[in-house]
Amino acid sequence: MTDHAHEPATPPALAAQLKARGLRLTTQRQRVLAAVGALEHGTPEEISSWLKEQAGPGGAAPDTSTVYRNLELLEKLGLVWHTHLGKGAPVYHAAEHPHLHVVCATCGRIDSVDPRLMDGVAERLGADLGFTLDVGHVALSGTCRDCRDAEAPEES
Amino acid sequence: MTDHAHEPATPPALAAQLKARGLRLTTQRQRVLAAVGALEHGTPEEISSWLKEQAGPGGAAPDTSTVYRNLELLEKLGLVWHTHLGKGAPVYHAAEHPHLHVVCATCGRIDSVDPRLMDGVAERLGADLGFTLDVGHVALSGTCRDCRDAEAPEES
DNA sequence: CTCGTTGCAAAGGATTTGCACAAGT
DNA sequence: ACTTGTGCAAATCCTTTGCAACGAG
Repeated sequence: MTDHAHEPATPPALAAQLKARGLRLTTQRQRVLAAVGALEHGTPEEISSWLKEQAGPGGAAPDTSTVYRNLELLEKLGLVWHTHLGKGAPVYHAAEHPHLHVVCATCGRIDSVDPRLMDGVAERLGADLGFTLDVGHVALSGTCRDCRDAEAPEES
Repeated sequence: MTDHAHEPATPPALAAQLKARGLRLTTQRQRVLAAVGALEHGTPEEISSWLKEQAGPGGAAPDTSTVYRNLELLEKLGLVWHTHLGKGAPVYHAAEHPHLHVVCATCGRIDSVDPRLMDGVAERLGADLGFTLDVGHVALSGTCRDCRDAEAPEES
């Protein structure tokens, strides 16, 4: 039960997708995918440093460029998705937990919402435009209750 | 009726917002705002080069850094909004024509949709989370009909 | 006049790319 | 063995900043 004590279990989906395309299952790919899952909403940079922490002083972590390359690959494989939440960097999240991102443009707070909220919209877009909505990519921005209260003190 | 033949008419909103904050109405600000409106979906870089074209060989166009600074300002004033449509740079659009962006992740095509499509969702978020949805900021991504057909030839 | 603004140029940060070597199948 | 993937470093791309000169109110 301990082939490689520290390696994350490889999701069947990863191995399958890679094999299907004649690509290779590398330690780095497994780690990047694991990092995306662990961080929930991580930027490439955060993912990269998280991996370095995990590796520890002596351990080896994937190079930053490898992280970028694999993030792009994993997205192509449909295993992760990215969204732009603010100005800076995009955040990646695992595709296995479909959820809608609701981001406060003021404080940056992120809430996850049941994707079903968009079911009606998705149907409508499909019917009207033949457009297939990708709920995992959607980020809804606006102002959260706290920031709204703070910004509009004139209101009552 | 021809104060300055080539200058865009200054939207009352711009002058008003600026005055209210003790800021100044400059030619550059008017031009940047006009460019955002004219380009519909322009990146800062595109806006900048469009302005240079408009200015012609001899004319003066705002510096790139000025474009960035004013884009940020105009957004703060609520006159323009930006959205991230793909990887690279964000696109800006005028706030006067509220519309939802529907972007094909594959071909990059952008469609604009009536924001009312999201009314139900907005209400729901307001009621459940006290979240005020900013429809102008929303970008819905997915796959358009053409790309869908092209990518899934096995279907049917 | 007095400050907000601009232009220029240089600084910065985030991503990407070329290549020789290492690794998966 | 054959080919894909990785690390490293240099190259790019996008944006931001410092500062002296300029211009709107």
